[in-house]
Amino acid sequence: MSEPELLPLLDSLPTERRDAARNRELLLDAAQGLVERHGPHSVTMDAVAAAAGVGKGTVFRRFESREGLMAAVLNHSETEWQAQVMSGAPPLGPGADPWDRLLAFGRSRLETTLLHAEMIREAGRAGMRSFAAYSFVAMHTRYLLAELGVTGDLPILATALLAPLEAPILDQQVTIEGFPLERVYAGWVDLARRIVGRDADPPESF
Amino acid sequence: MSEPELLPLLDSLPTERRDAARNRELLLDAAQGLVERHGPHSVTMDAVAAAAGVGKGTVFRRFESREGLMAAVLNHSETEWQAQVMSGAPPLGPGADPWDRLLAFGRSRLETTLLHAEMIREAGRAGMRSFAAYSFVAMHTRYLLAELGVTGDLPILATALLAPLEAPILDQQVTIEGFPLERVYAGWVDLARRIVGRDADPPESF
DNA sequence: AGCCTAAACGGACCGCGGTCCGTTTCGTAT
DNA sequence: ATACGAAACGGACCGCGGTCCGTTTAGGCT
Repeated sequence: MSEPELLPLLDSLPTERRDAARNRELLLDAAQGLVERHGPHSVTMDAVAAAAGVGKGTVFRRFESREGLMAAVLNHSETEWQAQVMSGAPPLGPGADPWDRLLAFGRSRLETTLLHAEMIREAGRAGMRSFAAYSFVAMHTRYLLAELGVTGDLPILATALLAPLEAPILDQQVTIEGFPLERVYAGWVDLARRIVGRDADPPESF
Repeated sequence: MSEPELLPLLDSLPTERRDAARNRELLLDAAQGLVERHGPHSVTMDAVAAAAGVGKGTVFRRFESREGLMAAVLNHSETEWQAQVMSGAPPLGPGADPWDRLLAFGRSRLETTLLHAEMIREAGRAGMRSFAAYSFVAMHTRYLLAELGVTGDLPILATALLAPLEAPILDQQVTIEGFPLERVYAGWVDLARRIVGRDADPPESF
């Protein structure tokens, strides 16, 4: 008999060999561990290979480059964060009204980005989060803007609203210019207000 | 006699030795030449040292790091651009009304950044232009916003307006997402409009 | 169980960024 | 002109990211 797949294609087709999958896990754990214990800059490819007990070549085959590895580690926390947005408690999650969700979203994004700033920077180009990750925040922002009745070129407008929350700009403001976090956030809220077109804070319903 | 300075402190005090100054010139020219002839990625520290006919150590003493060297090369064009803004022809230079100047400013910034995108990226952290360079655009933007009667936290607002024109964000939009340049620019104008508070295009005076 | 091939493995090897330190040069004071 | 200290020089050296290729292994087929 030749039934090549008993379970109807559940996993991605060019199925990953068992040892490969195992090593991917080992490497990711090793990398994460190094980050937590000694900071991102301590994550050298040799170190993570040694910590995982595999050869250096394997690290590169799995993750392309050091930046790729960093991005993969980031992806972990990013995924958890996405879950909070899509199905967590309001106001970040669904349920609150769009404006409150937008504010919570900005706040959370600000803090998360700052928290991972170092790793994002070390992930270099891929560190603006893998394209998929960026797509998610962009999409969610477009959705909230649409919900708030904003008209215009939403993809571009969403990018403009997100830009000040990206790591390099935040870095500039907080680390280099020394602006306090609350001021940066307040500024972002003001920006959102201007983009959405709310005139000052709403008088809180009735 | 001990008059240590005949000309009353004209130059920066810890005066640069003649050979040092000469080598700085040689190195900058060499680097610029390499960039023009073979692109930024061809600029290796050994190559630029060899091209300038000096030792590798000298390159590092003058420019700290590869990123520093890149930033120095960038600084050249940046300075010329600043001159255009401060004393060039309108609408970029002084003379036009603030709104037109702001539009010209954004347009010019967009094009310049895109032109040097590769080098900016390779200049890494220092590539958001040396702090001095960033200060200039930030200051000019604040000035124009103030001139346009915008109130609020101008430093933060200026950053927000400039952020979508920074290299990483532009890169994302143009190179990765493939948005045409004109669309990105139009989006930026719309952003400016919302921040400044103009309702649609002004009816062109009377 | 034994075979066979595609895939994964691992570590020697290379180039480049960055450091270090013994040597040379500049500029001044005599 | 000479001497001398500070500053600049240059290139050997090191660690790390990334590649290459000969060897090993997973896992389907008979």
